[in-house]
Amino acid sequence: MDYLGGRKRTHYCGEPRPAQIGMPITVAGWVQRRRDLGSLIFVDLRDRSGLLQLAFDEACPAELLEKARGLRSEYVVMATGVLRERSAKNLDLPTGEVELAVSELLLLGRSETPPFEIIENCPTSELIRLKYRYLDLRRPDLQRNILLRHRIAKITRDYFDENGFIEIETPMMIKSTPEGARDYLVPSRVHPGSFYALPQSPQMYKQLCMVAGFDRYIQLARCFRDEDLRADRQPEFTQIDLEMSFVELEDILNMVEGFIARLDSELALGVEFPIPRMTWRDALERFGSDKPDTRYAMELWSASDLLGNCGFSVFETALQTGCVRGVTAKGAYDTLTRKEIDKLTEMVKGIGAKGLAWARVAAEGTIASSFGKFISEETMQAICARADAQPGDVIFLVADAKNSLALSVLGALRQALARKLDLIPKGKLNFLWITEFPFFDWDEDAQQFVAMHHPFTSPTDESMAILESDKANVIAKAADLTLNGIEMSSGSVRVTDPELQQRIFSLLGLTEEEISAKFGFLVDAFRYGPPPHGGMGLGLDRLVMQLLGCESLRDVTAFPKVQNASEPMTECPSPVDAAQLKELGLQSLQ
RNA sequence: GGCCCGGUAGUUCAGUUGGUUAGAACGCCAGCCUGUCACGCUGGAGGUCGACGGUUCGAGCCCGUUCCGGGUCGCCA
Repeated sequence: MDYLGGRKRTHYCGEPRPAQIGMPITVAGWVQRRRDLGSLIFVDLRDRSGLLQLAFDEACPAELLEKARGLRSEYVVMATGVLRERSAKNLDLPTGEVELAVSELLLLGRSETPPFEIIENCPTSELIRLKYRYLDLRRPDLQRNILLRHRIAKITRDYFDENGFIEIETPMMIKSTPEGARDYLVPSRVHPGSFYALPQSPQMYKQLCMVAGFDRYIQLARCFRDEDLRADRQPEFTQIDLEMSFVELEDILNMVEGFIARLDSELALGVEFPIPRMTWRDALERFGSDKPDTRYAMELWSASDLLGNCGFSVFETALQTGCVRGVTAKGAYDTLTRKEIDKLTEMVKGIGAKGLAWARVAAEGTIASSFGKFISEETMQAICARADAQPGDVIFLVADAKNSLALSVLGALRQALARKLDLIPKGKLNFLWITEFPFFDWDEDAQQFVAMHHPFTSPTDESMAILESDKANVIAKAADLTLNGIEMSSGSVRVTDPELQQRIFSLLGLTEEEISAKFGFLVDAFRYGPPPHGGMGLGLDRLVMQLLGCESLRDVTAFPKVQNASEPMTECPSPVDAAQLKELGLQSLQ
């Protein structure tokens, strides 16, 4: 093994071009591949910038040639020599017109044969790659993703700094407030039996920063939620967290939209501005989702008004309190065979639908359906007219006594159809603001109204009068930003009036004790001159994932967790020593 | 916690109706090779078929349990 001995790298591997031919150059990196032709050896050297071919030939001393022959994949070397033009060029490589005629080679690190090749689009299973994440991260795709993530973080800090925001670090060890997601808990040694929680978001601290007069706050905040994982959900994630004083919802949306515009111009994303807006109610009725993917149309329609006395009891029963709605799969006749429709039926039943009514319109116009025999010919024609069903189309209807269930089922069906029919255009970035969120959400299990956003969200000025009398129609000063059908951001104007806050707490059924135990410090703080304020949190990981077109957060997170919330590389979480537990007063866990 | 899919060489996979010594490609090791760039040629090593149990004369294959991974529902104010 050699030592640097004062030698310095002069270039990254991906940099040399014909302009530098004749220059002495020193590069350092990992051996991508060795091609040994006998008395002529080529080595592709890789660093984060790309590849450079090192050449060893008859001009080299025998020892140098032997040293090059001993190189293996992923050995770490530093090579010095003169850059020269290649006699055989490789135009697939940015550095393919030049090569380094090596005169000195330092072996700086050996490597065992890696468990998988360090190449783009590596076919190796994710579990093995995650066990050797430090090798996985050497691959060009992940290097690119992590680099873009850095750029986005940099742009974020620049943009908000230029707009007067101050980056403030809020604590990672905080009070547990079992609202919403499950907390990760950290036992206290000094206070046996007491626990810190890791923050699900810095929500209350950033509001206290407003009370403190910092006026505009930003943080790339690490957040933790002890809930089950998904492709777009990790137990720890990063949020672009911001809060502003003396603003209304519109100001917050504009600030965030300006941020998206900045990303768009710096990264050439091709986003359309202004970002379209849609009310929550429209989103649900037209797309069956509060985060609709608007990259394709296929809007839902209602057949409720056509089926009042249709004679089919399934529809009529549903209509007593609910609805019958549908979606049309244009030109899907050949794709959606009976077998495929059966699969879709299973899918919708899995998410709570009672069933799935369908009709297939053949090329010659004849209709085969699951419900035609129960209704009149005219009614069927009316449905087809409503559905805009042409020959070659397939329509689906969902009837349910609960409006919201019929809508969410159709929303899921719409997505499944779009994937199956390949309707989702690649490379498109459809941002969408969802506005006019309801303030309350009806909790079936608890049989009571709960805060849809969080209990510090302000109702709109117009809603104040109906706060107690008409909860279902109270609108919040809240909005979400969605991107391609994924929730990207959520924000609101907060309640700062103690009287209003008390009203909301009591509407949510929170007792005096609960309030003071959970957020007494915030309520206290609001007694001392809280400025009107509001803010948002944007999921940085999800944003990077969508901008790169990745399928999973694991592709944009340096060291992610797998589905059971463990990390294959370090094998955490792991048991701890009895002595550690004892110190924490947790012997009973052994 | 529910449902669906998967686990065979270092890696990606094949493996017929349950039947001799479980195969291929890439990678790895050795030798040869002066313009390669997925170098080429020759030879070689490499297997707890995720684990345990059962059925059987015989299990990679069938049955049960379990572990691990992926997706999803619940859950995620």
